[in-house]
Amino acid sequence: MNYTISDVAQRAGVSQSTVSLVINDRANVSPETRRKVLDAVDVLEYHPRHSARHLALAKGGSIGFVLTEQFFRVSEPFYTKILLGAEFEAAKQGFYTLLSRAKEPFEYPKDIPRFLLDRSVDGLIVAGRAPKRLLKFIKEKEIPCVLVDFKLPSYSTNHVLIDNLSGSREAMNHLISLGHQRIGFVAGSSTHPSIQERYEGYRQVMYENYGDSISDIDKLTYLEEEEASPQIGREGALELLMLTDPPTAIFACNDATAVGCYKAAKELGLSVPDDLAIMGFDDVDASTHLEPDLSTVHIYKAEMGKEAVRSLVDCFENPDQPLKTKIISTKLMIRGSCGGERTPEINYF
Amino acid sequence: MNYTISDVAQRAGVSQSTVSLVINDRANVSPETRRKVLDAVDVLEYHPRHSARHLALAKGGSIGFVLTEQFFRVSEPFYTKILLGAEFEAAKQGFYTLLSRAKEPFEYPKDIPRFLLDRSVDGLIVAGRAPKRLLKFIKEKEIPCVLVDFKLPSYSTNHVLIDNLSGSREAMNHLISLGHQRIGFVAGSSTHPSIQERYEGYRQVMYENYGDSISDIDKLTYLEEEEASPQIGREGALELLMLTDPPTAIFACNDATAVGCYKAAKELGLSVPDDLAIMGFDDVDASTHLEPDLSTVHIYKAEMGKEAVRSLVDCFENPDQPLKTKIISTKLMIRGSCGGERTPEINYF
DNA sequence: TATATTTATCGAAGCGGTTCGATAAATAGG
DNA sequence: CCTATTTATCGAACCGCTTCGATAAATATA
Repeated sequence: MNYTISDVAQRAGVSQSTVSLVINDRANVSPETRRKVLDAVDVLEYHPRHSARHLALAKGGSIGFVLTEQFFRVSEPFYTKILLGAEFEAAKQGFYTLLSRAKEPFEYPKDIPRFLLDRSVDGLIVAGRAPKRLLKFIKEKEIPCVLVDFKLPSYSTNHVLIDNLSGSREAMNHLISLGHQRIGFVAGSSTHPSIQERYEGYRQVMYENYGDSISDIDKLTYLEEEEASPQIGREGALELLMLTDPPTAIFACNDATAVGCYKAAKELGLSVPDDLAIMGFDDVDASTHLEPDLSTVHIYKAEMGKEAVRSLVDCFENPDQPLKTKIISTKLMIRGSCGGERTPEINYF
Repeated sequence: MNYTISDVAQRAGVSQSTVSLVINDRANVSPETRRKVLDAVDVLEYHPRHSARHLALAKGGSIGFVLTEQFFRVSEPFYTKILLGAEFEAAKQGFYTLLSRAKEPFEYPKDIPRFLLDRSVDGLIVAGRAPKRLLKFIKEKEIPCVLVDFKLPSYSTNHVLIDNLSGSREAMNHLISLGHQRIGFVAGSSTHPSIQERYEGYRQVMYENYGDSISDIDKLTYLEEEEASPQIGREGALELLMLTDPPTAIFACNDATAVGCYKAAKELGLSVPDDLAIMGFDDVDASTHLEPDLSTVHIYKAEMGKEAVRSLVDCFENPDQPLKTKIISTKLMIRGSCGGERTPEINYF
């Protein structure tokens, strides 16, 4: 039932080494021998044991995926999509994906993912956020690593990032093309680089269009360090909408926050998009559930996961490669929560 | 940097075997020797290589998690929560979690998850649905397995299931306690056992309360084989609401379907919950984003994942154990989409 | 044709653990 | 005090695979 390489060798009438050569597709095996071996493999339904191979090769075809505990617990279809994209590409390239949580707060060395300690993974993907101490450990051990949707100013490694700035600018320009002048910005997770870039895009476009004429741009901004969420969105939107000169549009830092803006609008009896236009960011599934459905900036989440794996595999195959940062573009999705012609839905994985 | 057991042995001045005995916490090691070894382990930051152990033990502390491709692509916060729960418990028990997709349609033997072929996992969890041919393979190979939220009449194995019937009945009884008489049922995925049980609960309660007086119960039912989704929900709700004697409440087979019911209500100018009460099932995050927020039946998704792992580990430790089916109860969450006193939110992982 | 290369195959060592049986030392039994 | 047991430790085999160096056979070179 459970054959090994020597069973195959025996049945094919050759040595183990030869079988190994054949199944690894190495040179210098006669066609005839190759056929015999392949036949035996077929008949016995032989599959090399992963761990044996791992042990012999001192590396093993597995990739670790680390997500902070926070993102595990909280509603995070966002990072799970990245995970699924990564799994997809990893499988395609013959790698396993091992999942792990990074505790927060992170205690060193207790909370180091076990698969790093026992060398079960050849490299890892860290998504969304990462404890500094963990990153330091990874660097010390020289473990190939890709950070997805996260970076630290002083930490050089491989990255897969969102083109937040362009996405944000595009969304803002759209709002402006619709005639909005007073556009609010509501954000949580204000220390996250992605959020900061989205904010930067907001500011740029505001200044480019209104320069000094909107002197109180800060009044139109609600920035919270706390995790971006519907609660934050609601609070922020309420605050902005109660201004004497309230915004006619709100750009939320992400869809979760935008959900809260809907709630605020509802509470104040404002209709979306007539009284208030709302723009999100992320394009998570929930956005099409809203009424009206949310205009937002689509992020190719699965693609980011795939790119992360590709970067990693690149590192494996070519160890002294330069570090790489890949920036994945976004796509503006115009739906019902602000005016303009609807963007056709995209049906990406 | 990367020490092995013999490094530890050397430093502690003992043999490899002794080190092995110590780190595996076996009997007959003198306290003094144990201390010496443990010290060396500490100093060298030694961690046994996973693959070596795997190879020697012929089993390796990994659990496979299989999700059908469908659930990977489609918005499925539902099964991902189960996955995360499983990962959590697996990590706690010292197991790795390997992720894999089951292709649909499933081609045998091409689409067998690789980790089953190369014996990388000790057992697996299959969630939501599974190709029959894959299940057959699992049985043939006698691989410990737990099915989560899925079962087949003719297939005996371990299960972790939702108490759909009770959940459904409770939801229905709640609607009835609010005075609803004509309650519609809208469902997709009608062949899925969970959906069938929810439907069964619906019918039971309807009959118990109205017996013959509602002779056209089938007219109040919209059942679709296609994947339960907002689209299906919208279509179903529209159909029921256009009846000459339309329902005053709709029980949707899950939250995704309920989302579509909201859309239908909106299109017909009906207000929720005044003109139409809506009840969902699953309690995915989206349900609190809806306006008004959705009354639904909470499923302890992460807990299901955890239970699945516990079942599996049980199988490992005690191979000739009887098969087990665990039924996880649900909890009715009364929110804004139908009347009644709101249930306090639960904040489970 | 004799020698140098190349090609095909094999044996054995090694990857890093676990474990069985052997051995030596310590303890118990009579 | 001597033998029988128990306890602590070790050496070596083994898990299933890869790979290096050796060897034999086939081919090329002179």
